[in-house]
Amino acid sequence: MLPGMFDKTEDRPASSRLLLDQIADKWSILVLGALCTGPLRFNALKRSLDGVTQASLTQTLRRLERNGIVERMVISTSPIAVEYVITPLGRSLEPLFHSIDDWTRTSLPEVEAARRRFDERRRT
Amino acid sequence: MLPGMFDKTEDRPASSRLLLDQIADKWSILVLGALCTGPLRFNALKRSLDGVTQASLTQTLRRLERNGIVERMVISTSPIAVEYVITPLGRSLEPLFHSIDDWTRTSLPEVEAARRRFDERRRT
DNA sequence: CAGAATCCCTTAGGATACTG
DNA sequence: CAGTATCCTAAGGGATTCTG
Repeated sequence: MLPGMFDKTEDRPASSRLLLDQIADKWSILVLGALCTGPLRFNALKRSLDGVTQASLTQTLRRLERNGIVERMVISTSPIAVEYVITPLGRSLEPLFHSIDDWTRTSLPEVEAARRRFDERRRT
Repeated sequence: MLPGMFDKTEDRPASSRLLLDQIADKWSILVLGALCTGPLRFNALKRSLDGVTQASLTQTLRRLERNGIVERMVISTSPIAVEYVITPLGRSLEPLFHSIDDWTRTSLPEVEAARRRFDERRRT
């Protein structure tokens, strides 16, 4: 595990950035998306993400758990099972993510056009 | 400048992440927030941000410009002046950012409570 | 099964110095 | 004023190996 991951003395970023600092890492959104349809166990989650390493997934889940976005439920069978469930707080992010997704979809062509213009100006 | 910054062969991330990969860096949202009230020149922008280095600000502005979120207007005086203006595409992000900000403000207490619980469980 | 520990490489971004 | 050019460090995250 990364040292200092659970430091309690973290500096408070500007409030607009608080969410993003914690949620906008490489996998969080995809994890949330996967859990929105129902609880999943660790390896099921890992398979549904495709590309994530178990170290990164663990790290992502710990952060989401710490922030109250997902809940980790240990089922004491043998071998052990762990289910991850989205919390109400996590669910409250759904509309936000949908808005982001909508914006992305509708604006993508315009963004790509802008990129082409920019790159063209640079090339000459 | 960072090598590969303007690569045209960038891989396309999952669409939900496209926006975030480009906008959720350390300074973009704050830059957008500052420019929403009106155009600003480079150093004015730098002062209004407080803490950003000029290298990071330049990098942030170039990316926003490339994605069509801000426009860079050179005013050929002496010494040279440069104004940064938000584009209509950039403005279309405003409601999104407000939503993020709202979520952050209303959910912050709950997030912090979750963090305390998590850290407490860990400590023992 | 669900991780923890370790190694390693890449990148973001701060500090600093210089320029048209 | 508005950058560019370097150097440098810290953190993210992939790959791999080990364990209760």
